[in-house]
Amino acid sequence: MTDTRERFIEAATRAFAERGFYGTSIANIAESLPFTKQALLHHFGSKEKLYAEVLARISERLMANLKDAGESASNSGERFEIVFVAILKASLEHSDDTRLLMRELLDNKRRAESARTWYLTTFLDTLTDLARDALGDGEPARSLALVYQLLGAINYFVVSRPTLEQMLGTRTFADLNAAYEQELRSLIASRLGVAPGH
Amino acid sequence: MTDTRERFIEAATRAFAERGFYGTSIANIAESLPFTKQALLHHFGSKEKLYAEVLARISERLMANLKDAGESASNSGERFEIVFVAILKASLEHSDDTRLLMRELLDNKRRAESARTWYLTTFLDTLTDLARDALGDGEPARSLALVYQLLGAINYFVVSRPTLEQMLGTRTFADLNAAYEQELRSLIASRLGVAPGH
DNA sequence: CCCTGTACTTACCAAATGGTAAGTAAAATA
DNA sequence: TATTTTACTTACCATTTGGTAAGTACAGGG
Repeated sequence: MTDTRERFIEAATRAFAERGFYGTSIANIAESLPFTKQALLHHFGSKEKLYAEVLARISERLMANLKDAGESASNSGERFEIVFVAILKASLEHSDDTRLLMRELLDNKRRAESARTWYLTTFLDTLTDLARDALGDGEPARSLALVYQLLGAINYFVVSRPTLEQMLGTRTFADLNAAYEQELRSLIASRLGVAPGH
Repeated sequence: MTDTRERFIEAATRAFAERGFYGTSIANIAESLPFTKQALLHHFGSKEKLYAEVLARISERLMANLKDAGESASNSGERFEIVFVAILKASLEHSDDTRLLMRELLDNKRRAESARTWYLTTFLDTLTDLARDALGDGEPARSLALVYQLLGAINYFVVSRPTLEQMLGTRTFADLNAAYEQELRSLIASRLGVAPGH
């Protein structure tokens, strides 16, 4: 049944996000399901191949999410803000994906094959184009820098949330969560020199 | 000789930053020096204790760096900008520290003892105070959100640099590097509603 | 009803891991 | 000079790791 594969991929995504590639054993993944690790190996061949499949699913979700956003905007600045708020929401919703991609970014230096970054390239190019339009600035390095700053503002926050919760306490943490989206809008809008969305 | 200890800590910092806690074996660390892993165990007792010591050194450097910055500023907005540019420079210079802290952030959910976050708390409090003054806004959640966005903009960039270099090519990557500090200044200054520093 | 493939399982296994035990040689201390 | 301590080393070791081999049970097709 192909459903078992799916369940393995889901469990693996959670495990790799939580403990990283080396911190996760395939036996560990299998134990969270009613299967042995050999069932896993039967379906995926090796730990690396399972990981690759997990990564492929994540990049699919990432691109699917990007494609939908920004349709309704009436101008480039508005579209820019809408897209990044959409990225924030998606990153929060799929926080496992966000954590895993952050780990991948850290490990990438070592296992840096270009194969792994193609989807990121597309993603970044799309955003950089939006930034160029919104900034009205032809300089690609500046657009890219802005994009990266906002991606950082989003992903770093999402990844830090468990730590922040324990550090700040439930109340302050809730306030921060509530404020973050609007504060991101303010940051974007002021950088573009326009008024932030609602 | 206490110098051996120091060399172990340095080598461990590099290794943990590069491959993470689980991706690094103590034998691996020792091999990069003319010692056996038992020499390492002799000095530190266990892998965990070595890691704790590495982390302690990093937080020392972090706080030392923060203390110096922002002295010369003539107003709260200027000070805010100066401090974050200083953090950018320090994070770039000590990129191993940055990478390792990012990993720690990701792992922290699991090995979350409050002991590990005390230094981050002090660090964040200091910055949030600066943000409150610079924003002229009493709302602590908004100040904290801004601080976190900027820390994200900085750390995510630093951590991504190896990937970005391979993704963008040497030329574009160089342009991005050159633009990043000024772009960070622009982001901060526009958010505060003032002109960016030089 | 046989045959082939699929979805698993139990048995193994070699390598690597963190760590202990028991030394040795030299330096510090008495 | 005798003794203790420090800074290591070589020998081990139990556990965990990713992975292979060789099955078993069953479903579908000829």
